[in-house]
Amino acid sequence: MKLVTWNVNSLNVRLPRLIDWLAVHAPDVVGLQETKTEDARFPHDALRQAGYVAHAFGQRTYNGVALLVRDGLSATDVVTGLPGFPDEQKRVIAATVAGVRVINAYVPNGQSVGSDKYAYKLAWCQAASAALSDALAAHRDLAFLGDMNIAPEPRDVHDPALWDGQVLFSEPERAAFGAWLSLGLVDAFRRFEQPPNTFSWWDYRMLAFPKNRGLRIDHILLSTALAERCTACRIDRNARKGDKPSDHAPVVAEIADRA
DNA sequence: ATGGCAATGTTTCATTGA
Repeated sequence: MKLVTWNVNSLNVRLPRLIDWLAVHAPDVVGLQETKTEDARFPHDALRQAGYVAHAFGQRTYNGVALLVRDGLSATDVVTGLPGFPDEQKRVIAATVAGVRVINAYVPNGQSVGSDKYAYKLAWCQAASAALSDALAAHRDLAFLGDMNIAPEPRDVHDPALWDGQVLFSEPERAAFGAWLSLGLVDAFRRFEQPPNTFSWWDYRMLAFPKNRGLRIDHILLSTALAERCTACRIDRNARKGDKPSDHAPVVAEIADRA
């Protein structure tokens, strides 16, 4: 099973690129973030023609998530939002596919340390911990993936000194990420040897991408049982190149079939 | 091996993102 997370920064704008990418990589399950698309306007037909059934939880302008499931697989027990955390912002959609509980999240950005949005981010992360704890108790095979808007370690930041204490890399955010790992989740990317300075997001401004001034903030976290079956995890930097890219690149994890 | 913000709607600027 090939699992993907990708913040597309507007599904409407990125749909042609997404469909091209799906044709090349043929993932089984894709978690999208920042679709910025109301469910009534979700491009189900185009994605179905590309071989995917979509489950969407969106809103206009901001946020919005979706799960794409390749033909031949099906999604059951679709749940939207974080249990116990009422929220107008549409940031979470979960489903079970081929026995794997997939929780796709667009974690709040936080704007700046100390802001109201930062407090909301930390509260959201705590609610996510509670939801993940329950989900891990119910599902041996679980993947928590998405745009987590947290760079967990200095090596996930192009210039840790510059980012020290800043939003996306502040200690409380990194502690929240660490709390998810403490529940028994494993960062799939770090299970494997990786090229140094591998990131998943680069600012559109100031030549950040060609200079590789990025952050690794998009993640695939796996339950220990699922992590043992994970055979590869990589970030597709190529998807950040060319005309009208998202500012995020997709993260791809390969899961071996159960022996 | 890449390109100097992008997307949206409140639209000709303001807001948000990260």
